[in-house]
Amino acid sequence: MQQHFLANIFKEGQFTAQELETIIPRFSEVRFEKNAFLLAEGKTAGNYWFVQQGYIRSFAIDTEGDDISTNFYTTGDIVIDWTSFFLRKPTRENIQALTDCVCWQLDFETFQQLFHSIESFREAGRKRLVESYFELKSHNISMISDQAKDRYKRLVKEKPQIVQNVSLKQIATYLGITDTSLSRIRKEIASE
Amino acid sequence: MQQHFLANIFKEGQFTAQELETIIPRFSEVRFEKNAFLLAEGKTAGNYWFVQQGYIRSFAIDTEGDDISTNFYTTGDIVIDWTSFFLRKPTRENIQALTDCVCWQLDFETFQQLFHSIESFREAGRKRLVESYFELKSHNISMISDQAKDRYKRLVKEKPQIVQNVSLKQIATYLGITDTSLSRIRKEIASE
DNA sequence: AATTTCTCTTGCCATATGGCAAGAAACGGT
DNA sequence: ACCGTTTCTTGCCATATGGCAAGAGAAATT
Repeated sequence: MQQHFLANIFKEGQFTAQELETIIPRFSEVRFEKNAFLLAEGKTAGNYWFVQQGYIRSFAIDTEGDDISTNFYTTGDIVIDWTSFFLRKPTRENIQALTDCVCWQLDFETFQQLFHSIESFREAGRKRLVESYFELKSHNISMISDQAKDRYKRLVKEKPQIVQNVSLKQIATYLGITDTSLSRIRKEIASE
Repeated sequence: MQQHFLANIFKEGQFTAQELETIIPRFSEVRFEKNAFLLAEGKTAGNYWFVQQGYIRSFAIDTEGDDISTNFYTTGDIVIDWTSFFLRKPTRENIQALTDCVCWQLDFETFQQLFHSIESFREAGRKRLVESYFELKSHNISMISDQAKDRYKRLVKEKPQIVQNVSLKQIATYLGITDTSLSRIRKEIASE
């Protein structure tokens, strides 16, 4: 159990060995090919995943039909549409593999069972949701108070692997700018 | 119990009468004078509140020292710093009464007790958090894909009471623009 | 009622970022 | 290795929004 990939996610200290043996086997390994959709607009999320390998992007389609990246995920991250998964309603977002991926999947029913029966599992789940909330809020404040160049620099610092593995256009929409502008920003930074 | 203000918040259907009798008395009524701080930057949130009467604003101070409204609250809303309350860490935000307010308060310890002992309480709490997450994400996407004028129109539509009771400057920072620009936007809309 | 303070409006000009289009470069499939 | 597609860069100009400052108006304080 200790060498299972998920043992890095559900760490001892937060869980007893016995709890780990209850929790970990409930996940199943799933592989996604590059460009495969983990979730598509209009569907209700029935699962969530932990990424063992690969890169994933979530995005929404705005009123003009342009897509806007809402998040990027890689090894160790939880991939979940919180709203659709918990409110049991169709999502407005898409989640797509940017590369071939290996993930560990849990379905809603199994989640509920674990959530209501294991206190430490609830605490850990709540913590993850709150951390996502915090990240989203930080991004939001940054969108308001920082210039595009600073937002990009911050992303490079906080998620360097993302910047190296995701296309310029997809990063640009995440930062709320056009690909053209991001290209210019990169050029400026390069010459600093 | 049915005529208690909180009976509108914790509705039957989600809770048994017995659960309501356990939950509701754990809240205590608190009054805040205009301009009082419910939470100040650097403190760790020990409580959260439901607003019975009045207007409240949360805001963060950005790197240049300007304040940015992050949310507004009024009758029926939950006022909580999710991150500080659940992760037990100092907040970067401030929460301040815009008018005299009447609220119902619950502290962290009591919350934990209810959360871990009453399934429906956990479900309701998780639902609130996820709804906040959704609202924040919608605001985020709107910041990226809509023009300032549209963001303002949307706010007017979704929270008309806020627009009527909060100063132009505070609304402007929430929308990510300056008070000058919002003033011009209002003028344009008025002449449409 | 007078005074101070805060909020809102308006003008002038500055700047960050967008839109479009063309070419260059990188990538992917056969 | 080749061709077609996608991604990235760059130029030119347009536009949304910001910065500053002055005045008008509203609200709070004495």
